[in-house]
Amino acid sequence: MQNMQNKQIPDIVVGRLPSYLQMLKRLKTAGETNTSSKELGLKLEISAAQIRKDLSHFGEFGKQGTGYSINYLIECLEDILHVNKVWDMALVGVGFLGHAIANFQGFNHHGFQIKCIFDVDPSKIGQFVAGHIILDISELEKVIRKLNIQVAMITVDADNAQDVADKLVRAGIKSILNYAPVIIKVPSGIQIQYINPIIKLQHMTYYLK
Amino acid sequence: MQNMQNKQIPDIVVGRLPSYLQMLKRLKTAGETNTSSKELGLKLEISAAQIRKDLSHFGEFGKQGTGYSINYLIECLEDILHVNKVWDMALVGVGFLGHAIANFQGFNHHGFQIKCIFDVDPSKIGQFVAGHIILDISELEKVIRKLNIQVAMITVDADNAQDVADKLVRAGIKSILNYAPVIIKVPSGIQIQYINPIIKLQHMTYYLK
DNA sequence: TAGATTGTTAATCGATTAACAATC
DNA sequence: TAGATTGTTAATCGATTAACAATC
Repeated sequence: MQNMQNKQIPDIVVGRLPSYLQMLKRLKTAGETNTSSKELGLKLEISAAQIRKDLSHFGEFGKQGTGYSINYLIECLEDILHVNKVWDMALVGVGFLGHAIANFQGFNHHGFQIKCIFDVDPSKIGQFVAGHIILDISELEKVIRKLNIQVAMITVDADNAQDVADKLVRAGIKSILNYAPVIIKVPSGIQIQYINPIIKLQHMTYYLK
Repeated sequence: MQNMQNKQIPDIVVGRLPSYLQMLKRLKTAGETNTSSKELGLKLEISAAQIRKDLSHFGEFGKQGTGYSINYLIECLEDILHVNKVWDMALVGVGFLGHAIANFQGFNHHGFQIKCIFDVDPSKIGQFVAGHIILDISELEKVIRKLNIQVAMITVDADNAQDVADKLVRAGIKSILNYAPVIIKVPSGIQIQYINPIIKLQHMTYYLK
């Protein structure tokens, strides 16, 4: 019944599915086997109606009276989000942040793994980080094409991020997670998402005195 | 004319202001002195009407015909967001990520600075990271109260994040930026924001094949 | 059966956009 | 003056919620 993506699904709905998946995995780890939109809603601080509405865009995954099988809903959400496989990723920029991300263990069980790492600094190229040799950014296009990688993370500084993004797109990358504090232009059809702690901090200080 | 926060401002509007501020600072660094909602909209990929509407919640900052003085609008937005001062921050958890954040230079000119760092691991306590001595988490409440800190970042693992958040709230923290991949419950009146790269990656892979 | 919870519809709520008078 | 752009209003668009029949 899933994969009925004929009608266009609102992006805001898609954006909530990963949180649902994350919570379901947590419940599973805690030994739960069933849940309901009510329980999920309480834990995620989202209304139960919204969760049911969101899921209903993709099919019928629950049972009246008893709710959802956690295992089954995890499977369905992984199918929908295409994380029922492991996506290889490229990482560009090995400063403190790139180093931390290279060593981050959290990608592994959620559909992602780092496959290659690039930097522009000759003193870093050839060094190892988290078991990966740091490659010269001049090899970026060749390597990414060869490995057929579609997902990349940018951890260079703001001034170089657009340049790196252009290179990545030319290399065939389809999704970019950008940690540099700058808006990046990409051709339509290329996905881009941002990680920007300062923007989140400033959002919060609005409410402080 | 600003600080007319009598009517309730939608949180989604507040959440966009930091991006406006970031872009204005970039334009200023590039030597620009004036801009318009049209130019900002193009650069931020937001409609000009939305930018004008958002700003209009807080006052009148532009001139017909000529647009906005970049310096003046930066000042106004910094006032509105309360980043016309520097907020001291606490950092809890010194893994790879905490280490990267401790060394991050980007906070400095945007209204934030790290003032103290905590960990629970005896082998880390007493060590230095980015010029800060790592303190025992058992001292968290005492130190944060003494320094009168209101903003904190959590970079511990998912299983310990709620615990740390509870401690922070007890210590008087009002805003939390949480890097652990878990939803945290905080009392009303306490701000919380999340940094979660996996959720952003899974959002993007939905659109990949 | 009685209780619980789904998926879905319709109503409500809120956010975005288009348009324009005002004016620099 | 002519051109540009603001701040604001009203219209449009889209998202959330409440309610409920269906059914496990």
